[in-house]
Amino acid sequence: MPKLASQQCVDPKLHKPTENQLLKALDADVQERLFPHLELVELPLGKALYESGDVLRHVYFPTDCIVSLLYVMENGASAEISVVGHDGMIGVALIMGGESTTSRAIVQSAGYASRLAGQRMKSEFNRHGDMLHLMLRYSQALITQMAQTAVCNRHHSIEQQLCRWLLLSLDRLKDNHLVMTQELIANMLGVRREGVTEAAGRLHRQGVIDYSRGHIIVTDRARLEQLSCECYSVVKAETDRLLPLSRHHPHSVS
Amino acid sequence: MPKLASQQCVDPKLHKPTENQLLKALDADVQERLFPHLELVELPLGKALYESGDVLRHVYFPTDCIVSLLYVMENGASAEISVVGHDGMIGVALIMGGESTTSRAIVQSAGYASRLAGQRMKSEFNRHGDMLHLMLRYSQALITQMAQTAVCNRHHSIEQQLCRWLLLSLDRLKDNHLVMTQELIANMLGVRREGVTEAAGRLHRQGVIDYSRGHIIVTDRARLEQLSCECYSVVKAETDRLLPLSRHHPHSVS
DNA sequence: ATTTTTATGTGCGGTACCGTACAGAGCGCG
DNA sequence: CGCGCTCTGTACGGTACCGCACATAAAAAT
Repeated sequence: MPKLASQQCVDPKLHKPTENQLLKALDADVQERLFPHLELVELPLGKALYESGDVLRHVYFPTDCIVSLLYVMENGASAEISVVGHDGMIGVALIMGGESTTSRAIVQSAGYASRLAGQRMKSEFNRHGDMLHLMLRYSQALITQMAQTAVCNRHHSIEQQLCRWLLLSLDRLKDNHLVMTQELIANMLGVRREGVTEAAGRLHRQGVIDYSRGHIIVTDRARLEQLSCECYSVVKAETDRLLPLSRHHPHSVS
Repeated sequence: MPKLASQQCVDPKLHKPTENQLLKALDADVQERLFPHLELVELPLGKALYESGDVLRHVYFPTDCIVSLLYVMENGASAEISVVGHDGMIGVALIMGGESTTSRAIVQSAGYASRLAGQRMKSEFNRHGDMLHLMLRYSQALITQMAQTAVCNRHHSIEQQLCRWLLLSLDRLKDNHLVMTQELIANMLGVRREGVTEAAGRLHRQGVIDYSRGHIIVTDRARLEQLSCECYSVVKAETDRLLPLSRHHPHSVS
């Protein structure tokens, strides 16, 4: 098992809003109007951007963090509904007019995001310009992801879903190194921790991943894609179709 | 087992567009502009309003039919994503800008719907008036339903899900009588037909439903709600919150 | 009336996952 | 160094659901 690199020290100044693909896709005039009001915030692992039922005060555009939309049931069981990284936004309900959702948003990979006050987002949206159309398309991408998650939960094995989940995370990270315990993954997938342990063990034996105490390194992404269910590629293809502006970024594999 | 009433002969002229709650909720001026272009269409059981990937030509506002949004996987396995009746619309993707979706829309209970050409819908939407805001709220309701479906698929038993499904259908019908085989229900839920048979048998023994060869009658709705998972009531509460204009309609139980 | 089709009931072995329990292993910290 | 905590590995019985096979029953077709 390789020695894992310690957390790099990141200069906040390097986090341009346009690292977020949605912000990057906006027209220049919208950017000029909006960017002065963006606030760079650091999001530690586990932080809740909002809880179920909360009135949304901000929307978040991740630059290098990953946020999971989680649904938690009455008995405490949970399941992940969507994964959002530099390709998306947290707080769609705000522009939909609902002000709140039945889900919660949890930081799954620490990093930075650009934050915008809800009122500013709404007034930009209400200009019915570029932001409106971008948000609509993003919403459809979100809907696609949720629908696919529903089907995946019904029909696919833990191992397949773990592969899908790793790929979703990988696409939203700069390297092939995830900081994540099996316990947390189990929460996301809505399964037992032991189930994740066994699936991860099988992947390790096949040389697809290395891992140790909260760190996972994907060593064979191609194989991971083979072992994953179709759900990953279907969602990816549809997202690329709906949001072609989110340019392709390389997935480097060591 | 009671003798089941034969299909009533319905006069199409009685199907006013405003039987659909979304159309009803629109401002009078929007209605005046739109209603002349609505076309009443009869939708037989099993008809596909669109297939996965189809370019959407129309949107549909059901008056007394029920349409299921189904996702079908590569291997033929399927799962229901959403149920739409007189409370909703089929074809959200059209206004989102995607033009198509990865799901298909199948008529689950025969009846009528008001159909509107995609272009007319888009131009009305692009006036950025009442229709825009209604559609946004409806989209959030849809998102909520899909998210809940994902969680339900993960955590709840077939019996619980069958109860939920019956309640969803019941809310969108005028009486407590469903025309639906267990085979089709199994397709919707993404489970084996035998699983539905066993769950339905248990419900029958508890006096909750009567059924026979493609007909189901709910005889104890209150009990059905008790046996259902929380998913039904959560979605209902959230939908009522988001779309309060869809007035309460009685669920008469014989 | 007989055959065919469709819908439902039942049984059986297989399996994926669950709940629980507990054992080891890596790491932080006094 | 030893102690404790967190993370991971393993085992075991239980169960919900699956795939399959086939029986029964109601409706439809001939």
